Amino acid sequence: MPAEVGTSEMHQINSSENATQETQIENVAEKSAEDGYNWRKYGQKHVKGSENPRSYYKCTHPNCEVKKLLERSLDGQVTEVVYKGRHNHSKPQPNRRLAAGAVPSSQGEERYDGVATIEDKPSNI
DNA sequence: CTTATTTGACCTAGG
DNA sequence: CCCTAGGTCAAATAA
Repeated sequence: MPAEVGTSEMHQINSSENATQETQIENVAEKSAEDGYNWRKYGQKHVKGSENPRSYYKCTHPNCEVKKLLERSLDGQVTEVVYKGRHNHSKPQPNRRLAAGAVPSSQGEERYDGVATIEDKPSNI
């Protein structure tokens, strides 16, 4: 469309300028193949051979230095999941949120026997 | 206030 | 010695 000179400027209606990523889609579904453990993402890199970003996660448990690699496809499908290491304690209960600021200090601590899941795997190669 | 998450920078290993 | 690839850390931000 000819005519018109560069004098229109950008009057775009910026409803609430999102300097950062606000429109992140409220995903009510899962976030990333949650396996019951709590992971803290510590990095994301793009590996060769796969045009997919690889996410690096680490168990947020004390004394549990287990790492986990999550590779996703362009469709959001997990192409590969890799668990590095072994958990030193059983799976945490679905009782998310265990603030560290509040010391338990014997507060009706229900000892949930770690029996629910003991995915032992000697991996007989 | 505290923790989880994000992103770029930095580090190590190999050729 | 330089470059690539992969892996980890740390500051900033969001909830």
